Order: sequence, then C-alpha cells, then structure tokens
Amino acid sequence: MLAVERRLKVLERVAEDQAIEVSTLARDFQVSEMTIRRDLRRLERDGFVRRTYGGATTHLVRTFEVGALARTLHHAREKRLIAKRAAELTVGVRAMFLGIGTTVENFARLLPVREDLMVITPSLAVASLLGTRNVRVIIAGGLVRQDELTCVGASAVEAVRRYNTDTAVIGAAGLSARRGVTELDDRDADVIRGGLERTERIIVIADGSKFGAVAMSTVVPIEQVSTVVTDSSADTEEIERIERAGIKIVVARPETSVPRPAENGETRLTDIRTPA
Amino acid sequence: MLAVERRLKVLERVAEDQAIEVSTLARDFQVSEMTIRRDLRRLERDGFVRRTYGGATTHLVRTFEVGALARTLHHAREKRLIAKRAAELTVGVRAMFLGIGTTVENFARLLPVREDLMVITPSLAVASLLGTRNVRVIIAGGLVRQDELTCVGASAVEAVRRYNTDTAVIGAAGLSARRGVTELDDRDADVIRGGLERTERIIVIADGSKFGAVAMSTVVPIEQVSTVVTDSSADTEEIERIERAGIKIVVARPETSVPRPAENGETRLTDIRTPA
DNA sequence: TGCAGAGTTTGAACACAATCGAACACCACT
DNA sequence: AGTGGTGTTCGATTGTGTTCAAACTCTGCA
Repeated sequence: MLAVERRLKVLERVAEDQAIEVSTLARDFQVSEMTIRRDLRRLERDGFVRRTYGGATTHLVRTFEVGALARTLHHAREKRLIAKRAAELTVGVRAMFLGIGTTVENFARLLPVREDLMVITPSLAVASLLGTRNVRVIIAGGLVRQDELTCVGASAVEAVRRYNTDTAVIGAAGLSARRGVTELDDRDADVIRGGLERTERIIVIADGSKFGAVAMSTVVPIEQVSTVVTDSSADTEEIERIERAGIKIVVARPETSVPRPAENGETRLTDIRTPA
Repeated sequence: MLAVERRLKVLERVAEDQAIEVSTLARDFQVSEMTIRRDLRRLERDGFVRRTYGGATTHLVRTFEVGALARTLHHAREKRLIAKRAAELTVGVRAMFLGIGTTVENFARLLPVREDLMVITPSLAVASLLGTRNVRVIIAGGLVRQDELTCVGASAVEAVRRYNTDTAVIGAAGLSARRGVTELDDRDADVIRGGLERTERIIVIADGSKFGAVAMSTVVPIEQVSTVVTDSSADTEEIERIERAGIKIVVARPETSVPRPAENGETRLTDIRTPA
C-alpha cells in the first residue's frame, strides 16, 4: 500500500471511530507504530486530527470529508503553504469574513486560534472546523446547498451583509485580470458578494490552477481585491496582468530563507481540552 | 481504550448519574481504583467534578461543557432504536423542525430520504448530515455555540420562528411530568422554543436516562408535547406520570418479531462504533 | 450524645509497563 | 547523490498497579 493511501485510510479510521489507538492502527495496517506516529503527526500538522497519548482523536464533522478526503489531501503541501502564508497576513484581524471551498477550509484548519477573533462564514465546514477549535463563529443561515454545504439564498445574503469585517478571505473557482474573482454557483457568488460588502480588505487565496480561469458568476472585479495568495505553479503572465491592476500577489514558497522558525510551541494534547 | 477517552467517559458517567462511586467506575472500565482516583483528581482540578469520599458528584449545569466525543458513543444502540421508531412517526411530514443533540443526529441519520421533505434546524451536525443526504435543509444561522455546534442568539431564534412546520422532533437533557422538556444551555433552549412556536405536533425523543431528569432551562411544559419516543430503560413511574398528562409514549424495542439474528460474537465492535 | 472499633477509602511511594520522539541505518526509487 | 519512507534502538516521559500507613465513615453500644 502506498504511504499516501495509508494516511488517507488512517484519517478515515480516526474520523470514523472518533478516537483510536496507535497500536490498533499499526496492527491493522501492518506497519510499525513509529510509522503510524509519523502519519498522525503529519495529519495533526495539517489540522485533521488531534494527537493524544497512545492514539488520536478528531473533531472533524464526519459527513463532510469522507468522500472529499482524497481531494483535500492532494497537493497538501501547496495548500498548507498558501494557508500559512495567508494566515500571516491576518495576524491583527479582529473580525473576518471567510468564504467557501477547500482552500478556505484549509486556511481555517491552519489558522492560529486567537481569543479575540470573530469569524462570519456561509460554509458549514468552515464553521464547524473553527467552532471546534474555540474560535467565535457566526454562520450565515438559510438554505443549505447540498454538495458544498454552504448557506445560500436571500436570508444568507442578508445575514452576511449585516457584519462589518476587517478582512475577508475567500477562495475562487477562477481568477483573472479580465473577469476578476469568479465562482461556479451563482447562489454562492451572491452570498460571498454580500460578505464582501462591508469589509476593509479582500484577500483571495487560490492555487495556481485557478489563474486565468473564468467561472460563470463574477464575485468581484479584480480591482477590489487587495491581495492574492497563491503558489509557484500560478501562470506568470496572468500574475503580471493582475499585478498591473494594482493588486499585490504573494507567492507562497516552501520555507526557503528561514531555516526553522522555532518549533518550541509544541503543545501536548494529552490533557482533555475543553472549550471554555 | 485511550486514557483520554476513558476520562471523558468517566466524566460523562458522573454527569449522567449525578453521583458515582470509584469502585463502580473501576469495575466498569476494568482499571484499578487508583487509576479512577487519578482520573477524578484530574477532572476535579479542571473543575468538572467534585470529589467526594468514595466517588464524585457534579452539578448538572456544568456538565455540558464536555466535548461531543464523550456522549456520542454512549447508549448508541438505544439511540438508534429510538431514532428508527421516531422516523416511522414522521412518514407523511412535509416541513419539519429538528432540534439538537446526538439523539436527534441519529434520527437525522436514519430518516428515510424523501424529495418532498423540508427541514429546519439550528444544529450544524444535523444540517450537514441531511445536506449530504440530499434533503432540503435550512440552517438557522447566528452565533455558533462552540461545544455542540448549534446556532444560538437572537438571529437564530428569529430564523427558526419564521417557518411553519408540521412536526418538530427534539431531544431533551431532561424530561419530567413536573418540569417538562428541559435543556442544559439556556441559549439552546431559546432557539428550540422558537422552533416549536409554529409547529403542529411536538415529538420528543429521549433515551431512558432522561426520564425524571430536570435540567436548568425549560423548553416546553409537558402538556404541549404530543408524543415521546424512548427505550425500555425509562423509569416506569415517570412514564405513567407523563401519560397521565395526556401524552402518548412510544417505547422502542429491539425488533421483537425476529427471534435473534445469531450472536456471532463479532457484534461487539458495532456496539462501540458510532452508527454510520 | 459521645465514643470505640471495624471496615473502607485515600494518597504517597515505588515498581513496572506503555508510549514517546530523536537518532541512525536501511531500502527503493529517481 | 538525493529524496522520502520505513524499522529499530534507546533514553525520557507518561500511565498504571500494588503496597501501606493514615484518614475517614459507619455502626453498635453506652
């Protein structure tokens, strides 16, 4: 069995059983416990599981990821890089609007938890990820779109428009200088547009494959975007076109300059962590 | 079992029974009493239980800051039975309000999918369960309560009050003839009360342990409840008291007609697992 | 009520077991 | 040669069981 395949299955097991032992996994997958520990450490780093003494637990809402797990783990490093880089841009932010999609979910998963942060989002996945991590979340409400589990419709738009936010972090199905930020579903686009109405700064996070792509519904023209965070696979010409429109583009690169930014914050999760 | 897992379950037991002996816990969890004492000491240090001579007690109000993990596994079979029985009572329903809690989540999981069904709920878990199963769901919206992932606050109450439903299916932390349906968190209670405002019929689903229990916030007096679905562990006297108030009580029993589907010994695992 | 004595419960201390991560070596593949 | 994955060893950490003296509860008796 491939290593990636095993990790995926490990994650499935953890999500399924809520809590599982290292020894059990090692036996079931016929590998050493050390290997399982390494797998779990990785999954913890990516925000999927919580490590505990002797095993791991999860806070994932089971029903989401199961099918989407493979997709989520794919290109995990790039996604993590983008998410981390974007998180650095939002350090002081108090009120934040978060959009939808797996990229934003990754961002939510890797966002350092802060007491003073308030998030508003139409995504059930983002809301549950942050909710279980003790971030104060407001969910839009309204009709739940079936495949993506996002809130859509008039009341959702109404809800997100009520809040003033410092920063909005959104994903995109397409991102181009000509057509701006585009989404596939127009109802999602409506809600996101509503969320951007009263925000000071718009950060778009999108992997390279979205550059130059145009989806059906325009969310905002490119000029309104403040910063785009992407990875090195993004098309250079499109990057230039967007930059010419006055938008700042941040390309997340695998920790080149800094040798190791001090891993001393290693939090042990042997204790029962309870939401205050 | 993981040590963390055991501690959570110990806490759950203390919360459920109000008071419990060290010796009982040691026997049930197959560990030495010293280990239980250490667990309890830890839980006391964190403010979850109060240590007494020979055991521990707790205050009902505090109990529910425990993670969802602890409760999901407990009484899994009973909850499944109840859910199935309750689903039978809602066959013709077009518009339904669903409450919160693991019992209701089970109900949502086992509810046969119908095209013409519309559900409104303040629970993120229920919404995602049904959303992925192609049921049309409206989620309340508002502040997300951290531990349970439920929508609370004024806008959530506002949202659920807008809809007219045929039937409401709710769980309960406590259910008694004197105090009616009670919940632990008053903000949850507010939202549920709102959801019951414009419904024609209230079905309460609650396993036996809830009978006679009284939690802090009353959701509705018992007279307004139409039907209660529970299992055979429910206290007979309390059942009678509730029935005397004119409420119909349905006791879900493990498939009576079938003699016994062969105990192949393998069945133990499925009991521990959460229902898929 | 007060009190002695039996039985139970407790926590400290110790020993042992399980689990941990770091470090190193090996392998497969590029 | 380099990269990523794996298993093994080993010292440190964490969890568990046992023993034992002290503390506590309960009961019966005055």
